[in-house]
Amino acid sequence: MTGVERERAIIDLIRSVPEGFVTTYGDLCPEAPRLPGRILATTSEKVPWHRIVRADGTFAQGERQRRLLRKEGIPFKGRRVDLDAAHIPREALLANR
DNA sequence: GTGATGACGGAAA
DNA sequence: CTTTCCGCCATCA
Repeated sequence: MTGVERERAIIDLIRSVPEGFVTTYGDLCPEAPRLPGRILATTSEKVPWHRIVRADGTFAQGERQRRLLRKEGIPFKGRRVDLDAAHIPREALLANR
């Protein structure tokens, strides 16, 4: 698996996350959760970046991200996304292709 | 080549 | 709850 292939696979997975749901960096790339983060931070591709949150429901882009998530009706549990209700695991994303 | 870094994760303290 | 530490991969100095 080369770098670009891996990156493309991750971009595709991000695009497959439906509105109103979220997935985690770890789901996007179990072997290296930091990779999706690096890609989102540097890519110019159009992707629903706000639907990617950390494994504990917290997220990296503060208010900006919070706004977009709420706009889609994603449920919260205090300051974190309620993963029990809105999380789509990796297997589901892969199956849904 | 070596070392540091990052939109991370999980375990340990 | 918080802070460390280490592993992961690609990139950059």
